[in-house]
Amino acid sequence: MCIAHAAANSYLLIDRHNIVSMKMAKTETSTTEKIIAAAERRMRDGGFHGYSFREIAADVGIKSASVHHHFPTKEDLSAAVAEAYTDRFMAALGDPEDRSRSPKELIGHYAELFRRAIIEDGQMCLCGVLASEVPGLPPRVGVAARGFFEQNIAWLETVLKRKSPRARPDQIKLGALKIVALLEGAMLVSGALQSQEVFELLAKSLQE
Amino acid sequence: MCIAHAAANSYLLIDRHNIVSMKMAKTETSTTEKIIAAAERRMRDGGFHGYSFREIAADVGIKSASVHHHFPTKEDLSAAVAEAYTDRFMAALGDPEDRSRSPKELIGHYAELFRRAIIEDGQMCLCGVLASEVPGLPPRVGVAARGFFEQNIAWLETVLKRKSPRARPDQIKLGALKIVALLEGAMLVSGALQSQEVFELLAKSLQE
DNA sequence: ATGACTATATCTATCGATTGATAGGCTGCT
DNA sequence: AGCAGCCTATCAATCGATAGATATAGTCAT
Repeated sequence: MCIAHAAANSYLLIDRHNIVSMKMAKTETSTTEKIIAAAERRMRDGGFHGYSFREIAADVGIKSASVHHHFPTKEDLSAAVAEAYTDRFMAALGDPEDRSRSPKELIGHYAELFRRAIIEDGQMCLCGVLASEVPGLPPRVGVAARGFFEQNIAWLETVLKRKSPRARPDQIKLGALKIVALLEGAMLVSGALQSQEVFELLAKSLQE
Repeated sequence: MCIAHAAANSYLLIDRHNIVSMKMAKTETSTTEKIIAAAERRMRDGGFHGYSFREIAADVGIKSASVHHHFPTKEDLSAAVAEAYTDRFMAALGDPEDRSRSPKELIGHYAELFRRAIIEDGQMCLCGVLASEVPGLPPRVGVAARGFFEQNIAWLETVLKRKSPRARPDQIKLGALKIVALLEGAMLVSGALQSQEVFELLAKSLQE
């Protein structure tokens, strides 16, 4: 039984363990990481019900039974993927209180992260995909998707509070919601129309 | 072989045929309609990959082989559901040139239709769900989802042109995109947070 | 009006493929 | 010795789809 099962983020511990005690090269990726990366790619295309253990296994170059060794159930794997995605996203966002960057710059930075997801990866936001199928998701996957949005909104509220220190809390909250909703919606519409330009237009309109 | 296979909207012909020649009561629904209604409900919860012919059959009270009689493949059924959804939505929108209603009222009416979907049905917009999994969809289902957004945008552009007759075309287009994106995004975020209040806040913010 | 034919809609039964998941064995590092 | 990581082999369940039978009703020629 792999340690990755113990807790939500424990695969990170494994990776650290591998890097430190097994002297893996920095560029090398553990199997657990490869599984998560492959599952993220598949999930962002077809959602939770749109990928299988055997596809992931083939992507990574192992057998589906070995994927189960790292993540016993599909719920475990999918939740771990969503949490890893959220962690990576929040880390890329950085500190919302960072005084070396203006609130306006930070909002631009936020939009830029979404832009990268859809332009460079050519894929929707993972948690946007999951959000659209929440009623059909195993509980912990839905909770993980929800966590992405809660953290996003909290980050944006912090930035907007800096921008308008005297604004009412509900106005701050509404401002944060509008930014997330517009960007997620922009990805959705842009994906449906298969037009990256649509996203660019909408993202740019946020800069006023 | 059921007539429903011949063309995209031909199941409507069947229904008319039934109503006229078999003297069905106005409230009675044909099996084809029941199948579409059940599939829409399931699809709005779990997406294309999140429902099965057997589930639909059980919902309607027939066998899965009988569902195949009305819609040979899952692609056929799913595309028909998306088209029926779009037709119903556009019909509810009405004429964007209707002079008895101001552009502002029409935008409010547009938002209200989205509100009803998520508040009354408690479900996402069908084509929003499909849009999030476009890369994993059979071709004709993706095309049908795309059609929903194209028609929505065209309707909004007509309304916005009335509101600002001298605005540049790209500004009109951007305005239409912003409304769709914000509302679809609002549904997504509201679904993830399982908070209808989030949607209400965002929809109301559109009224300025 | 009756009988032959056709079309629709449902059924039972089943197909091959795929799904998530499990049991148990082998290997090699610690 | 013991565990991590991967394997083969397999399970029961479910998937979309097909074949073929049956019942019913409408069409049409006689």
